[in-house]
Amino acid sequence: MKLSKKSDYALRAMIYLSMQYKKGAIQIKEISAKEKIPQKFLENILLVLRKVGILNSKIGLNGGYELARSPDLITLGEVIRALDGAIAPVDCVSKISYKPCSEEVTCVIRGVMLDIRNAITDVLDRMTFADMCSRVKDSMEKKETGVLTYTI
Amino acid sequence: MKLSKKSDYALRAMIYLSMQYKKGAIQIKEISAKEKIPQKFLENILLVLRKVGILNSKIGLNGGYELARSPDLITLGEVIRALDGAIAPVDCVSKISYKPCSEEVTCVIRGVMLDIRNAITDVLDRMTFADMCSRVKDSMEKKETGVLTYTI
DNA sequence: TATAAATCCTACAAGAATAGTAGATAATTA
DNA sequence: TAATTATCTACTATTCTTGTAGGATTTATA
Repeated sequence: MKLSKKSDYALRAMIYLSMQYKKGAIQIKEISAKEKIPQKFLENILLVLRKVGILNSKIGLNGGYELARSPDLITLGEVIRALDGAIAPVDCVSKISYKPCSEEVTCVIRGVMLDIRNAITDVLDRMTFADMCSRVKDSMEKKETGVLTYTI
Repeated sequence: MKLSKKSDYALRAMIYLSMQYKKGAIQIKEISAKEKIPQKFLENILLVLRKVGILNSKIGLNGGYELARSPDLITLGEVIRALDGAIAPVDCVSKISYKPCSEEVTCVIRGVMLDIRNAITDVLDRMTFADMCSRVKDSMEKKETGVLTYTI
């Protein structure tokens, strides 16, 4: 039940890009430095996100990445699925990599796993990067009043 | 976010043993055959469950395993933690293998992961093997009326 | 048009985790 | 005593994770 490093990095990069939405292309190098993510690894991650249509890219000098849609139209679930595949704990309750188990109809474990899948996707498929930005801004405000420090 | 084969097998074996609670020791060989779990692999799994106090064992002729407590006092969460470790998607929101991340207090990803952890443990730490037995029996009844077949 | 800067793409590699196997030992019962 | 059953440690094969390497391609700008 673990979030992969890949997805973790992807979420951080996505939040970073969401915070800069509509401010032009941001380069891998910048994200990598600011978020302390190995640059070459991040390259692969952003490439995937572009291929599934979450990011747009611009090649060449002053190129970089930007969100393909508004942050409120991209959910954490979409990003995690793009990188790690299914969110469901077992394939027989997965939407995107569904495989029937031997006795699916009556398997009592399946029932529980379905509950868990729904609980997880309830969070991940509702939460957008716009929401994440709000949270970051909340943290930043608290920082100004001396309460907290901000981190993605 | 995957349930390991180990935990899957463990749950099946535990349900099997719960269905036979108070009927004496059940042998690995029987569980392995009925639930189609590699015997040697199951051996290791049941050994772990005994060491954490979920099962009792009896060595020798007519030996075997049985629940150490009533099925309504054992949760799925306890079993999964025994075999796979933490249920939390990241260590900084885990109870049993907690490790702080760099900027824990304000990390906005941590907030989401905490929600997910709570959603998962809400299901797994409430659901007991007595509940699972009820579900199995429900399935069996439906089978008798021709509606369903029963499987763990 | 040359050059530098950026993404694109494929392949590779080390290490860890997963899934399962092997075989000898110890305890118990009949 | 013989058969049976769990105990224990270690090993292995495969897959997944977490990266790294290096060249190809595209673009802006001087």
